[in-house]
Amino acid sequence: MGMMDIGVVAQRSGVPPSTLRYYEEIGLIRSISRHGLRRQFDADVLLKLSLIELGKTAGFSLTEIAGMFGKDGRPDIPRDQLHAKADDLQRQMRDLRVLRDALRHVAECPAPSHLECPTFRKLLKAATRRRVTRPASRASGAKVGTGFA
Amino acid sequence: MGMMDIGVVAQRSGVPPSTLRYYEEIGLIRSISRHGLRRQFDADVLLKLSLIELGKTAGFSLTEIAGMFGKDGRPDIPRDQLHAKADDLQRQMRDLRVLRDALRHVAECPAPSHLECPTFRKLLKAATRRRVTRPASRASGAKVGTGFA
DNA sequence: GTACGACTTCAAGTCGACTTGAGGTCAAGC
DNA sequence: GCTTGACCTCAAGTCGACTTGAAGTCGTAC
Repeated sequence: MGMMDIGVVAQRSGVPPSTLRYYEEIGLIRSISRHGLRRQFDADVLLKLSLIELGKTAGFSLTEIAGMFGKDGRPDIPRDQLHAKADDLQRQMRDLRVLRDALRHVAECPAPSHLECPTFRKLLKAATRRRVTRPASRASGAKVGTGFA
Repeated sequence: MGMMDIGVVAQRSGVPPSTLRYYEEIGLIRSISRHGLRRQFDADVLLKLSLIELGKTAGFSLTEIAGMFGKDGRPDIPRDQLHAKADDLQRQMRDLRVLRDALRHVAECPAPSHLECPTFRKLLKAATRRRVTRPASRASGAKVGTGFA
């Protein structure tokens, strides 16, 4: 069925072949066979790639992403950790909301320096109390995992 | 008034001195004077730093952040670009929501491989149509800006 | 008045995530 | 049956964002 040449995958996903090779090298995705030398991918790789993109925009490292939807689509990490990550995302969404508001404020407020505008300061202050600071992954070399879905 | 030693800033903000020096080097923050050799910062730097943290979790590069709240707190970039960034954030929040739901689903759904679970696929498919792919900044060397607030 | 500890500079190193380049292979079209 | 172009491998390079290390400078406490 869905056997796609790497070039096709690249074109459809927008992810360059070099990156696809890199992702395969670190175990994030897997090519299913070869046609001559050319890697062939299952159509599912496209879904996997959007998952990866999603994870990246959320600020996760490739290593973390690999963990979340690890070998054969089942996560490497326990339920509660997954929920914890989901909670992280929730918090991050709140930060994003603050930043969005700050940006809109900056675009509209005529104050000379925004750090002096009380509205702006209040905006930030609200975001400032309750700083949690994400642990920042840890996990040195490449070779992220082995399998996938 | 609020003159703080770099060590105090580091301790209160959670940002290490080396990073503060780095930020100053690239023009993201500015020390106001010296006490002997030691940098002294205005208390406002703390607010600036939370702004930077916020921007970072939102996935902006330091260069972009410098642009948004540029020299002396006034943005370097025009209103409509700021609004465009705000719209980016809006989109990103949507992505985050999808990822959060995906994570929660993965944590609960008993399906053997999630890429085969129709619910999961539907979740992703929804996020997949309408891929916009952020331009990814561009701006090589260090030396981000000059002033700040 | 000297020891200490926290700062200083500057160059170099690290880490993640890729990209680039040289040199090679191969299937398809002519 | 040969050319072509898209792929291949592997090593090295790049970029952003810091961190680390060596060697030095200060103000404060004793």
